[in-house]
Amino acid sequence: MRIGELAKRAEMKTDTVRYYEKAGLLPPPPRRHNGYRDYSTLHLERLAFIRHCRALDMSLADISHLLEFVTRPDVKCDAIDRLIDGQLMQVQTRIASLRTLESQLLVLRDQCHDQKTAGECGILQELVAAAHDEGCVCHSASIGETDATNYPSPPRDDQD
Amino acid sequence: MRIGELAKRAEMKTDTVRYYEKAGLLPPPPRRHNGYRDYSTLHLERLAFIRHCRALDMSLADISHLLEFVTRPDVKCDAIDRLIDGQLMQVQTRIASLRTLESQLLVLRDQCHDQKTAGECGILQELVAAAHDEGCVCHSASIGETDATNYPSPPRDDQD
DNA sequence: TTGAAACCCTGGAGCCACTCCAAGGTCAAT
DNA sequence: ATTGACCTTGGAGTGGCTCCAGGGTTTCAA
Repeated sequence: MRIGELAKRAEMKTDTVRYYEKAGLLPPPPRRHNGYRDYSTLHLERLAFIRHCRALDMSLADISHLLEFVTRPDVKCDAIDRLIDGQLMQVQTRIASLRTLESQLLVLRDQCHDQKTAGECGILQELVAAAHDEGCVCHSASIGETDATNYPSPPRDDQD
Repeated sequence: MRIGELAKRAEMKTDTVRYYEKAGLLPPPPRRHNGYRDYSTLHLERLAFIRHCRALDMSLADISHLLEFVTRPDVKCDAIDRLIDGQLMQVQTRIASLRTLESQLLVLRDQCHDQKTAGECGILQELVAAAHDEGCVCHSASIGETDATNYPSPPRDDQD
């Protein structure tokens, strides 16, 4: 099948398919006489796998490791374990820091009591004041230090 | 003060300070005879504000809006409200999707029962199988569709 | 037969919020 | 005179795509 059909069946954009090929996650398919890529269902399977892992918020590097395991079933299993465990820890750390963040924002939102202008706005006053506070979010270690990875966003689903 | 001292007191890198200037968040300071930037405490205050908002995971665009409000205290306050509310909703949506993700990963981790090789690894089998499943994470709308923004990571705190 | 629409190709730029580097200038202390 | 710590600029890199320009190909209908 051509790239358009493959992309549609894998529910992603053709650009993304080509990107995965360039990134080394999808093996380059044979070409037709006109230069068009010609995919098989094996490619579709691989793409489905990648998509599933991306939905689990794994990085392309991690997925690449997993794909190696898929093609070489004789290696030890514990690397896979560790990969998933690491992923889980990342997610849990991120949830914890987002919860701190949420409570900060809730406090902030309650500062505004129907004032009319920015000069009277409690949110803004709070933000300006808090920036000096040694005990505030940006000085405490509750955010940032515990989650210093470049955390990937989940894939979008709006490719129709 | 020079950029090094400013950066140290604002707890960020000199690169970041220059980046904020180029991005229009920090007004360009006067220069000394040798071309060095010469900052005042006003710049430090502004940087503290930016840093605090970044710790609340706001985008530079949002912070830019807030900074406009700070300098023009006569505008209406509800835009600030909406900004914080939007931020809060983003965070809550993200928490929800990460929770789904966490449970998926927990299921996945329990698939591995001390097998030795990747070929027998339950995690991998589950991943391969789940990729075909219409009801799995990557096909359901629970992740991705509800959080289709390019969500920024919180700033790192490892600049010492 | 002509033409339009729907595909395909490549390479390159853009997004965000930095981070790092190279190549050079400046300044104080030794 | 030289070392080392600072400063300057511009440009490239990160991840994971997404979009675009400028071209070629195929398929369908009028």
